[in-house]
This record gives sequence, C-alpha cells and structure tokens, in this order.
Amino acid sequence: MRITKEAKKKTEYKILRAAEKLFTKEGYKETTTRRIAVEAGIAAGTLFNYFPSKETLAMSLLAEKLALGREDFTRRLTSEESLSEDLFLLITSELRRLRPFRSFVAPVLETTMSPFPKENSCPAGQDSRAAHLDMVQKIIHNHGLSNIPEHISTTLYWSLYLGILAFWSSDTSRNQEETLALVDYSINVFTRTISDTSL
Amino acid sequence: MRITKEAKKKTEYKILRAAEKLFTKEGYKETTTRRIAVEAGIAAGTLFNYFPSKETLAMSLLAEKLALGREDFTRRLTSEESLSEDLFLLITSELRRLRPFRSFVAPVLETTMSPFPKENSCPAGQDSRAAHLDMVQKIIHNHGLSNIPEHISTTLYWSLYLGILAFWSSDTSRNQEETLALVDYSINVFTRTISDTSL
DNA sequence: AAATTAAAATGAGCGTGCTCATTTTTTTAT
DNA sequence: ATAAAAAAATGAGCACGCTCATTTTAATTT
Repeated sequence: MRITKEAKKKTEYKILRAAEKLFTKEGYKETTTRRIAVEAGIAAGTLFNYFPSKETLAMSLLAEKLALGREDFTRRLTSEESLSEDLFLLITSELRRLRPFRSFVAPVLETTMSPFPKENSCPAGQDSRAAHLDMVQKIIHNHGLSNIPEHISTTLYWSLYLGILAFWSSDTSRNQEETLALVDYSINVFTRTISDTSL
Repeated sequence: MRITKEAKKKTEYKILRAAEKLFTKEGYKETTTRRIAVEAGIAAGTLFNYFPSKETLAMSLLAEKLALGREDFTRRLTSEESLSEDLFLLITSELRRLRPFRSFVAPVLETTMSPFPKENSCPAGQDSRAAHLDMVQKIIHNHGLSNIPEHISTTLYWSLYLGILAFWSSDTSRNQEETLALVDYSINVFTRTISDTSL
C-alpha cells in the first residue's frame, strides 16, 4: 500500500516535471497533453487520472512555485521591516519564482484563483489563494495590527494582488520596474485602507 | 457596394443575436459554434469570417451590453450627485445590462480586458476597456478634480473594477447586496486615493 | 450583357482536450 | 500459492474550435 502511494506520487511528480519542461520551452498553448504524457512516460489518458484538466495541471505547477516563493520569503524575513516592506517582499518573492511561467500566469491564475470558488473548482488554485491570504494575515498580525482584515478588505487585497499579477505578466519594462512601482502603490493603498477606521 | 456592407453588418448582427439567445439559454461552454451558425442561418466556417474566435464573439456581445449600460448611465445622470455616487451609478448600470450573461462574464472579461493589450488581442475587449476608462475620466473631470488619474492610478482603478466583476459573477447573495457593498467600498478606496496628494 | 475581378460563403477535415470501456497491475482474502 | 477484488493504466474514439482550398455570389470593366 505504501509502495503504491509513493508510486502514485512519483507519477504525479513526473507529470509535473514534464509539464514544467515543455511549458517553459514551448509555451503553454503550444504544448499538448499528449506530448506531456510522452515526456512523462505514460499513456495519454493517464494524465487525466492525476489532473482533471490541462488548466488544473498548469495551476498545480504554478501553485508549487508560489509556495516556493513564500518559503523564500519566510527565509529572508527579518523583524526589522515595516508592514508594507514585508508585503512587498512576499509578493516579489512569489514573482521571482513565477518568472519562467510568466506567459501563461494571467489566463491560468485569473480563472483558477478567482475571488470565490466556482462549480468547476480547481483545488490547487483555491489552496494557493488560501495559503497566500494566510501569509498576509500572519504578516499583519506580526505587526500588531488588531484590525484584522475581514471579508471585504480581503476581497480588496485579492483584487489588487490579481491586478499586480496581470500587469506583471505583460510588463515589458526592464526588470519589471513598472510592476515594482505598482506593487508599492497597491500595498500603500491597502495598508492605508486597513489602518483607517473610518472605512 | 453599400448593399454588401449592409449585408455584412446584418450577418454579423444575426450571429450576435444567435449567440445571445443560445449563450443565455444553454450557457457559454455548452453552446457550440456550429449550433450558433445553424441558428444564424450560415455555414459553420462563416462565423469565423466575422469573429476570429468563440471568445471574441462572446466579448463582442458583452461589449455591446456594457455600452448599453453606459448609455443608461448618461441618461440617468443628474448634476447633483457626488463623484462616488456617479461612479457607483456607472458600474451598477453596466452590471444590470450584464446580468443575463453573468455565468461567463468572469472568464471572458478577465482574459480579454486584461490591463495591457496582448499579442492575441481582442479589439472588442480593448475598446470596451478604453470606453469605460474614458467615461471615468469624464466623470472625474466633471467633478472638477484637476488631479487626473495617470497611468498607475488607472491601473489601480482597473484592478478594482475587474475585482468587482469577478466578485459579482459569483455573488449568490440576494440582489447581489454584497457586490453593492464591494462597489461602494472600492470606489471609496479609489476616490480617496486620487484625491490624496501624498501618494 | 458578357467577361473579369473581387469578396464572401462553404463544409470537409485537422488537431486538440478529454472520456470511458477494456486491459493490466496490485492488493487482499483464502 | 491461488483466486477474488480493487486500483491504476491504457489508447481508441468523441466533440469541439478552428482552418483553408474550393465554390458561389456580387461588383466592376469592357
């Protein structure tokens, strides 16, 4: 039983690695699920025993990278930065890990990390959303802000966050400075909003 | 020559009406382009002489409705409301017209009205974006705000706007009160931002 | 009004994501 | 060990969006 489970995990891993290789080399749209299957050494249909759709597979891959970005963040974290600086570091750490997949980040993330779970839900996307928001909550809490964001300001944050990702995904400025400016700006808007009791 | 052009427009119109009927009755995903062609009384391939993709067709349909919403807005507009109230009216006017197409608003709009034009651009989506932002500029100008939003605050606005659409598209609360609350909140965040010179 | 050119419509066919009945492999029971 | 049951892999085949060589229709020229 353990062997099987490990084998299963291993197949899933093989598919993810094959997808990663092909998506980055050939592009998302250009890579067929059949090609991924060949690269992973499995039959075409087997892929869909592990990922219900090509999009879900892509999202799982991105979720992996986002999680790595968050790990980078916690590793680099010091206790001497401001709330805004911490949020800035969180987002840029994620972006750095997403870099190789920039071309299909927008279409995939926007449909799978939508503000509210849909019928054709993608668990990987929803989990990723939850994990990111948890991190944000933790950061805010660490900075002693009792005003924990509730439903509506979380939605606001998420809009800003997705906006950043969308902008970044087609930002052609050198080193994406424009994105960095937007991140800075968005975070300012957000932190001002949550620390303003009049809203 | 005139006859042909009118005929062409008429065919485009027939396709749009067929798509409108089927999308609302059967759903976006469920409606095949072949079925739309039959309903419009044309061959399957002809549809693609008018709209390069199913998604573009859907976006053109939504763009039509958004424009109607904006017309409703200008009609209802009085000169006695505040900036926030005007923006609120603009957005809710659009939402009212989009209502029947709610189920596929998010996936279509998010990919075709992305913050920045892509390679596989959809003119209908970009035009719609421009028209909406023009309207917003006009409203702000009418309220005597010299602080015309430049690049970055326009991006901020657009993030908030898309966030609202995404939220609304899966808002199950009666009469979408939650969306109205979010619209109100988002507009407040935006107006405060553009009238704050410290940012 | 016949001939020539241009524009538009057509539908057979392609490649894709994905399904599902069948086969193969693994686990459990005897 | 053998048989029965459960789990996983398989690949032929489907339906879809979309393409494109060909045909049909309309506009222009002679």
